[in-house]
Amino acid sequence: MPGGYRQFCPIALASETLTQRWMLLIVRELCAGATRFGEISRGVPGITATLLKRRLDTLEQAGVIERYAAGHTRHAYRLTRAGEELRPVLAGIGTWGQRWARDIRPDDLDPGWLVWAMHRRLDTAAMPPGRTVIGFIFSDALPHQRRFWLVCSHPEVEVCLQPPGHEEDLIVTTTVRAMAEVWRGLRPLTPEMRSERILLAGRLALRRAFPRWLKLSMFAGVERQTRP
Amino acid sequence: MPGGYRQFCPIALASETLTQRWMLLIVRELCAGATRFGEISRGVPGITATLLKRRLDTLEQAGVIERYAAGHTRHAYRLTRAGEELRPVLAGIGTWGQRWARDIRPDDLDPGWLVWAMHRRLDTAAMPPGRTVIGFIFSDALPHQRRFWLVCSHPEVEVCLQPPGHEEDLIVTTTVRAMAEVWRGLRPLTPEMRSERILLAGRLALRRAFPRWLKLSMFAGVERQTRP
DNA sequence: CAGGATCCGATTAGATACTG
DNA sequence: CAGTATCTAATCGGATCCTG
Repeated sequence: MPGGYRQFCPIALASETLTQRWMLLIVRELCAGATRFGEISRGVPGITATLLKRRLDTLEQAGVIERYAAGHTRHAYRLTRAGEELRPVLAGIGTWGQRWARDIRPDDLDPGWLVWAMHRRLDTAAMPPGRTVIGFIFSDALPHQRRFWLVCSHPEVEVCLQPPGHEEDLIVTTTVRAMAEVWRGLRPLTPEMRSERILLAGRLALRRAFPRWLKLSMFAGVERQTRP
Repeated sequence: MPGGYRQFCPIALASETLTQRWMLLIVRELCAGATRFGEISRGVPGITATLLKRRLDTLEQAGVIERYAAGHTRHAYRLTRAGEELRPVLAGIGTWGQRWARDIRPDDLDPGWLVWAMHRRLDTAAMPPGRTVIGFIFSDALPHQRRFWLVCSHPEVEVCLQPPGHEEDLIVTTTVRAMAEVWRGLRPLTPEMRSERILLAGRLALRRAFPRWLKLSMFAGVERQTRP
């Protein structure tokens, strides 16, 4: 009985595809706006290309996503109507996770993913006209994962693993955990800045504007519960 | 990376335990009111006792359920507050499954599970005082799965695989598929009865009352969609 | 960039038999 | 009834290398 449950219960039928490994994270990426294979892949680090392709095929067969041509020889993925209706399901799972899932472990603290998650929701409209470059320094990360840059235009935001060649307008020095906990909404940003656990360097106007650029996780407003 | 995703995203953290095989079906049973190991097991046919125990342990560790003493040397399971908050999540998944999941395949049509599902939601209050015995005959099932009996008191309902020793008050003759589709809300009951795809035998008053006893699936009211 | 083709290894599911 | 214990097989995930 590989995969299936042999039950006609709607929960069992939905589970057959949705609870396969990586599935929900892939759908999450599509909900977040990813369309290309590479984008999805970056949002789901850990999955191999082979497996990602298999999962995308399964999702397509299940009617959750569809492939479409994006330029000749290129293609992309988007949610179907059925897929769109997974948004509230994902929202429910995320809300539950925010409230009740286990605490963050050191292993979970991938700075690359954190930056990737932040870049997707940056409010470029609130930023100064022209280009703004934000540099991140994660003091607790491994050497090759210590520095990232967000090159923000309107409305594109690009993530760079190498110096982008433009001067930084703002440099954020912090730990992955501090930034992740703020992004999750587990701690408010302002006190972290005051205590310099998150340290900004750059022009005062930019430092003061930064909190408005940074849109936190969708679930940041959901209050975490503690198990008895 | 066995099991986990190494991501601090709430969806990923919740998925770590919730998307393990059988998990959602086990939680479904607990939501439906099962408390004892054997009850859960009957609602999730296919899972072995070994695996069910492992899953229950994992759920307990995750804070979703708790074990408690039920009589000496007996114990039982119940949802914690965190577990209770999975109800809306399950409801969302079931709703999605009702609308968009794949069609029922012959393999899914387990008559034993169908009867088990029906017995949980029978409205005994709407039934005549005293005991009512309903017999089911599934003409399309394998010989050893053709006949079932529901022995209904107030409010207990017992499922019997052997003749219970009391005369049947009502006998329902049908196919597993017809009954399952009605239970899922994919077809209304009355036309099935008129066309005798679901055939009742017994006193007229009971035959006419039967539709009121039978509470369908939680998702029967959700309209199924067809993929383009 | 977006995969395809293999290959290997570990986990895990499942069967079976047994127990307080 | 509510599990344990053990074993096996298979699946699945992941790595590696390759390609239009």
